[in-house]
Amino acid sequence: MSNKNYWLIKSEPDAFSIDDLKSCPNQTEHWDGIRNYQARNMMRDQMKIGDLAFFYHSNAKPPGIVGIAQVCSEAYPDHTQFDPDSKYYDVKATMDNPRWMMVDFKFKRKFKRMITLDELKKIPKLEDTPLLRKGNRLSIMPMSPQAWEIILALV
DNA sequence: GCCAACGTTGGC
DNA sequence: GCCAACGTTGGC
Repeated sequence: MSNKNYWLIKSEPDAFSIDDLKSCPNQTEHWDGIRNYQARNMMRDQMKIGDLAFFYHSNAKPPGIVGIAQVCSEAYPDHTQFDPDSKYYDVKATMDNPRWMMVDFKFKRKFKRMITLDELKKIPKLEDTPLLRKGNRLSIMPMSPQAWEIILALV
């Protein structure tokens, strides 16, 4: 019985695509800029090294899942919160009391084709998955093992 | 602690 | 570019 958790992480491909992740040194990059408490809490409290995440391209034409990344660090303070020149700067965050955390992701796999949001919407068994629930804008979402397998079978 | 105003996300 | 949904902020 695996105790691995499954996730979905969103990124706008114009800003950071799965190909960008693949091109990073060691195919690994820190996932900075998360500024939502729910997303932060999931990263901080539930993500474990070895967890897998679907890499989702949001604000794309069309949007959809393009591959898989793997969590490869514990959560640690997001350095951009301390940088006044960063758009993620947070005046209320201090080194002693950081507010925002991040983990590192490693490229795992790029699918031969994108599994589009439109396609996912047509699968009745996935209707309760957070990604497909109306109004859910979280940039990090949990996925059940069942939903993970269903989607993987579409590739 | 309420809630109106405001900002952001992200599909369309 | 529009707008629904929803999170955050701040006055009270």
